[in-house]
Amino acid sequence: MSTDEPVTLVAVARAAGVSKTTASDALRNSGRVSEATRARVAETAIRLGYAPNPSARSLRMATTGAIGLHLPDNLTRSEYYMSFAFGAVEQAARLNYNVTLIMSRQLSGPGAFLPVDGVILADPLETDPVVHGLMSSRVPVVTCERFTGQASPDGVVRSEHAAMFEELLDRLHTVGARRPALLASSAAGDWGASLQASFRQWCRRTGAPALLRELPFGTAADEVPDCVRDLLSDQPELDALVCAPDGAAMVALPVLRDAGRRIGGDLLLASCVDSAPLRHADPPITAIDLRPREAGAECARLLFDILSGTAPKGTERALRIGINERRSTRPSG
Amino acid sequence: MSTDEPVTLVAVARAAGVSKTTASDALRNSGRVSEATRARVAETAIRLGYAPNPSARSLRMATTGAIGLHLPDNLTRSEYYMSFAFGAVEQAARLNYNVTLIMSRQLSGPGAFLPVDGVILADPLETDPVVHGLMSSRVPVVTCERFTGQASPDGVVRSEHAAMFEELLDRLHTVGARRPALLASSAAGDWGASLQASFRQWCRRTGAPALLRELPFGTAADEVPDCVRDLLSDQPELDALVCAPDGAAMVALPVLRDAGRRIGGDLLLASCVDSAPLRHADPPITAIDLRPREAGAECARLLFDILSGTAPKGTERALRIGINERRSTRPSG
DNA sequence: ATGAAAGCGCTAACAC
DNA sequence: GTGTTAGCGCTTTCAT
Repeated sequence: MSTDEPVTLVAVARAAGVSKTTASDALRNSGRVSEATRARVAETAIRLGYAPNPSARSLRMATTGAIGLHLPDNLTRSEYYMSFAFGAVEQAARLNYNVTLIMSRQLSGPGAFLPVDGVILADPLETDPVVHGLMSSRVPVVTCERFTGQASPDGVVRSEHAAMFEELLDRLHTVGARRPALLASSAAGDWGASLQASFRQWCRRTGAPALLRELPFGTAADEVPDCVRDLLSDQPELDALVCAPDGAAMVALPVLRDAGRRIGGDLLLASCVDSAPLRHADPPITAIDLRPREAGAECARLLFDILSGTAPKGTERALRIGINERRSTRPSG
Repeated sequence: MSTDEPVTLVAVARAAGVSKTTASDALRNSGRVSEATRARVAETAIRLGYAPNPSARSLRMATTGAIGLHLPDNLTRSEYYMSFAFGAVEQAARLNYNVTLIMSRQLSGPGAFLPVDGVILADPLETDPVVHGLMSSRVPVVTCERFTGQASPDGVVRSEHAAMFEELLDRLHTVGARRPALLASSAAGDWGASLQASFRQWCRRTGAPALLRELPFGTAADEVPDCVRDLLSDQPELDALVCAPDGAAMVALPVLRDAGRRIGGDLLLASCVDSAPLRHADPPITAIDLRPREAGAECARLLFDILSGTAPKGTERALRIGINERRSTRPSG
């Protein structure tokens, strides 16, 4: 209030007439000081407006109480990553950790590497410099999906994308789809790559033509309409469309309809990423449920286990995902 | 790789045959050392796998490169707060800050107060202990919406909720609503309180009965159906329903329909918080657009301005919000 | 162009 | 029960 000089522990100690050790112990209820002095110190601390310096504490105790989370750039608008992040945040809070979202591009200068006890990397791209920086930052790293680059993380949470994707294709096949197309996501990450591979393999197995169009990771929405129109004119016999990038299916929907196709009728539509709009679309659109919230939570849990020594480094955990089947893939006539 | 003892700056300095000062300067390109030694030190650092200790750096430089963000507990699933958070994160990244989500309940112990240069409090509730802790943590505080408690933050970003809400009511009135009801949110925060007050005032002005039901902040969904049914049986002449809590309108929709009401026909429906499902609902539901992304971004900007001395403490900034009018309030018959 | 020393604010040994 | 001392790993004077 009065002066601007920061109130440190020594200031409190002096004012209370004790040593800084005693002050420290008193404020942390270490059970070392007498009740009388404890109260006196506590009162003084409040009076002076003392607040502990977290950096000093972290430096001394070699722990920060926070874990870092890095998401792919340009994807901070996607429902998937938001849910993922909050799943991690919620679980971390339960384990008494806070979460720092590491999004700053600047790798040097203040804020380059921050005080965290470990980091979670969601869908780490080899091409992301921040990923490289964090991988070599000497704190434990957990990734969601495998890192396709050189270094290997201390823990991995991965989902059975390929299996679930093939299951989706099988279901489409069962209800009649013979010429399905994939609007693919970039193969730069584990997820995008494995979907593309699965698709080609499935097409080979079933003898279907591998109708595939790749969109860049993130920022896909703008290019979807042209891509879909292009696909339709190239392949008029198309009878199913599976969209990988988050949000692409919602963009494709009106385009397909404008082209005279009936969704759930002569054209089946599905998405590889579920989201709220898909549930409420007309017709509701079938999607793979990636359970982002659980994925984030599981990453936090695994990182915690590694930090606490419960899980050995190199642990890999599987996350169960599913399919939310909706009307867009249930031909009604 | 080889040993587990942490690689510190002195270790690098020793290995490179220089003093720690020189090592430090070399690694930060301070332009003090000769190119030859700079290269040698850099090479040594990489070879040893050196990573700077962020806590030590923060302690010394009295800055952390991160800002804190606290959201109301139990609301980490809401689209509004997720968008808010990511709006803040994105803007902070632009200003070269990272964001720490402070959600851990534990106020003492490790992770109690973390290394942040300032904090953003979204819709701070007087009843939230974390809010109190942060308010007295000696770092600058920016709130989104006014804090109804004692302490006053260093900056405030607020929206014209009352005005926009009354505008919404006026529009409903224009298209014929004479007996609108409000499914209110708790009055514990600034937002909930101001909506309730506005509603009563508007009712007084227009001579409408103040049909109001209050739901607790967060966790509202479970109680909405009963509340709506109760309202309908109490007030059969109800001709419009405005839902304040995020998500309540989507829950109310089927309940109203089951009760035989036609949305957009004999009953108008609107929400005080927009979200993706509302846009895609049948019929699409009118909602106040709180622009959460911009709110978060503006908070980050204001906090940055306060930290850098550009904005004086006590600054208050307004955020423009709007109304997304949809079919649920456009009577078509 | 480089080193030596001081010290950021705190907690943990080790006295008494 | 309390005080003294020694660092945590770094950046920054101030010398040379």
